[in-house]
Amino acid sequence: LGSRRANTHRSPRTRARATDVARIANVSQMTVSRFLREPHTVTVGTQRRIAAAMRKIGYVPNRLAGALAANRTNIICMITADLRNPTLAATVQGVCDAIGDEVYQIMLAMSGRSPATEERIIRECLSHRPCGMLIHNTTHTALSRRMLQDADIPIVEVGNMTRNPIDSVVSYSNFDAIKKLTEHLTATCSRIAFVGLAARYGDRAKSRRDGYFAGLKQAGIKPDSNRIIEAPNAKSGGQILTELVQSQPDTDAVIFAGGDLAYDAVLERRRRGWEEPMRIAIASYDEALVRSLPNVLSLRIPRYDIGRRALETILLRLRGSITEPTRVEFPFELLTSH
Amino acid sequence: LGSRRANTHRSPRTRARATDVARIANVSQMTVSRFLREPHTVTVGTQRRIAAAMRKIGYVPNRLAGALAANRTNIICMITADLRNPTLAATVQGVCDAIGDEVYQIMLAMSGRSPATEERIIRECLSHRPCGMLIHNTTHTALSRRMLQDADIPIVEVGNMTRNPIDSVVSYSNFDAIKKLTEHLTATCSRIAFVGLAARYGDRAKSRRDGYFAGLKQAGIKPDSNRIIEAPNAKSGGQILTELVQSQPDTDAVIFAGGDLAYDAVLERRRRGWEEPMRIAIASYDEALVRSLPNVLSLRIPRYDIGRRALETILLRLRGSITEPTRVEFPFELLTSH
DNA sequence: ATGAAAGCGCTAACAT
DNA sequence: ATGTTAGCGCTTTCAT
Repeated sequence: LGSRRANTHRSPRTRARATDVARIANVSQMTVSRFLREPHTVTVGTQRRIAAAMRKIGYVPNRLAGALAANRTNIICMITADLRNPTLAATVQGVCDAIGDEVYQIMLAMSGRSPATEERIIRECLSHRPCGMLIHNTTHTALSRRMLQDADIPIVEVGNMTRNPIDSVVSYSNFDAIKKLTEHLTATCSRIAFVGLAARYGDRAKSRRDGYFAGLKQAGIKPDSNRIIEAPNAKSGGQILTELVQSQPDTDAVIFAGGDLAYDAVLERRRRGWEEPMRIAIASYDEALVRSLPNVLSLRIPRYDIGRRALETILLRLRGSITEPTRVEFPFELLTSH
Repeated sequence: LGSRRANTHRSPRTRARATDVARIANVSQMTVSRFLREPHTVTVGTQRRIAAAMRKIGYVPNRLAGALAANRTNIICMITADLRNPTLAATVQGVCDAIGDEVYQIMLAMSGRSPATEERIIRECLSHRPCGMLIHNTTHTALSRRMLQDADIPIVEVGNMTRNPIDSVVSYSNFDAIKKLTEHLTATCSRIAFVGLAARYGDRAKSRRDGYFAGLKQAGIKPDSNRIIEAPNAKSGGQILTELVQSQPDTDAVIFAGGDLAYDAVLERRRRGWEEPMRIAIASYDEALVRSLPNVLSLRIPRYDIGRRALETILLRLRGSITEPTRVEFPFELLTSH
């Protein structure tokens, strides 16, 4: 790679730098830098020589150095949970696709099981000085919120229409979704159970439970605490259904606040012969997993579009097209499979 | 944030630096740096003062600067395709989970529709000077291969047991998978069709087709070109099934080389009443999407474990525990749903 | 249109 | 155990 500045401290082998390109193209390093960022400010002849030199030595710019100098990266962090959950995966895909031809990179991090873990993750992400941040979660520690605010970058929270956002929100309403699901069931059922996941999901779990209450209230049904169940894990849908039918045999519908739970419960219902005649209605929070199963009520939530819009919101802020936090609420549809 | 070195050129507002922490803790900036990387080499009293100072000003280290100085990042790039495909999403999740408590970050990039796009993506990724790279694909342009080799970092290719790897490979064999699927069908069927996706998947598509031929050969069946079909897109399974039953009515089985195709075809078969009696067997490449459907033969491939192992392979190389390229082949299972 | 100088916030090497 | 010095490879600013 040619000569370096005197440096006895470092290992002699590093990658090609802009200086190396410059020497070959017979220009200053600064002109190489310009060529990369604003090619048209460099004469055509110079452009050609620089491009040739780059190709010759296989030059790949070092964005670490560039970002340090410019005090600005092209990294957007996305914090989410398990991608084996198709709803989360769809959102991330929307985020990635919304980048289009822009030169941004997604740094993907898993929030883990607790707000404390999320805090650690957020700190690690911020140490890379991202220019934006997307978080599929709306419940954070106080320090997480402070760090994100101090970062002074656009933040978009996804996953619930939180009333206390850090910055912008792009989501659908968990409350409205479950309320609508519940209301729909009250047309034909009156003893409707609700199975939620443990409260670790923070305000989302609460919003869903509140939506269930609101839906019952609308129909003039009093909630029965025997029919409100907390699932120990996402795979326990079948067992919960069985226990419920035994302990509260007059239950005529169950809402499962997670797709995995509903999936498992529907299979169990079929195994036990409770489908002919239909002994109990099952509703699922999300259609992704139960789409191919018969006789399930579910919600179609535009996860992919939410991801896209979340990233677009970041881009608009980075471009200065908008300067204030925004709040985007997406609609959803009820889905009945036969 | 206190005084800076004389600097009339820059905007005065930046984030807290190690120097700011140092001043408050009454140590040199170098000691702050040491505290972050090797806390035990600093006396306990100093540790406490530095930690307090960091908390006070909300210091978050700048890994751009650190990485530039140390010539080493903690970024591992993962190049994949659509996460709405559960097989790809599971692999990425395995990758993320394998990081455990280590301090690495995943940079996620979508390879796009062509090797040329992938080349652009690879260059962008390398500009962030990752310490490792995972690619869910084994067909690359010559320049892509050169750039990856020049990067001098551990690379793991996932998706096929390629015979021409860049560095390490962690996968299952597409050839063996389809061969086994085909062989299993030959026990009960003899006029077996094969529906593959367009050849843009490179060597994977070829491996699958070859596996189909090998499976037929094993059973002494001659391939019939009328029964080898290229699907225009992943959603066309039902239409292809219908056309096939019309044009080659004696076909008794179809292998779909993609889960989406098989899913759609099974629904179509049910709609048309071809299940009772069973007019045609359907086999799917991957079980993820067809798991809940009856009467499908499929493959269970340990995607999540492959992702985990791929990342572990990178980590072992980074630690120097292994120094040579490795080749890990995962097994798979045949799955029959009833 | 191009170049020279300064410095981004850290780490490695060499003191003490 | 802690400090000093010299960069890492770029971008910003100012000069020509």
